[in-house]
Amino acid sequence: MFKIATWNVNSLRVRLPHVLDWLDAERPDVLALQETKLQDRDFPLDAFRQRFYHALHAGQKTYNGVAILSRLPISLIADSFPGFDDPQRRVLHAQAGAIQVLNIYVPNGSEVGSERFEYKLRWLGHLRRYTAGLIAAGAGFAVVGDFNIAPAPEDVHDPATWEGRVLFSMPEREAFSGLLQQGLVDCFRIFPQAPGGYTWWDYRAAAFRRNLGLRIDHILASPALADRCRSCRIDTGPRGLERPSDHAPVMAEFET
DNA sequence: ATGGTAGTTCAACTA
Repeated sequence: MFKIATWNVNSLRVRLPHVLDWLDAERPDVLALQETKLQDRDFPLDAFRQRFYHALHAGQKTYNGVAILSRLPISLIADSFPGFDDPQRRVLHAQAGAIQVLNIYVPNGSEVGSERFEYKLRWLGHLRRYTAGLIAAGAGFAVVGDFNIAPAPEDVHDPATWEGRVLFSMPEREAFSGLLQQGLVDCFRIFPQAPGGYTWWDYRAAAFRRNLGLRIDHILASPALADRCRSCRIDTGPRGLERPSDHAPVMAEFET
């Protein structure tokens, strides 16, 4: 089995102990990280090397930053979408063993109708064009990361309240379903899941304790890869630790 | 339409 995981760590500097403990416990073949908030020179490469992980990082000071850790040697395919010159580091596409991983940190969008929201939709348009190219090329790949989109009412603790708000608005959900229409498969929904499966909980108002969350972190598989998916689950464990990220890791296993 | 918390950086911004 080949295990792929994704985790928005909201500062790798602060979360490194959690990430290392989790790596030791789960030993995923690939772990995609978002919001490292580090420049490349501050990336803790040695800590990962000691655990026999190769790593790539597209870093940025203060905001964003994406990384891929891999037990097999990893090679960079792209760290941006062609024709979209974006100073924000949100994309890392790499070959890890036999499969390609496209790690994304989709813009949050701030508020529906805002400048940042338009940037989010524009960004999602470039993503869609990029994945269309990968599918046309017949690549076996996974698109993983923080999509900042809850695709359906089952992915939202209170859909009525969230209706029309950023992370759950129709334009965002349509962008997500556009990816599924291309043939990408939401691995979490391949399998029966207990209700209330979320990946993000606001730090405020004891949201995690009350499970007031959203499922906005996803693992999408290309058609051929999806046929080999054998499990997908959210690990809420790290969200309950001291000084947690506001996101939980998601992982999927694929027949090799 | 605001508040609640967290991270980075140092008053304010992003999430």
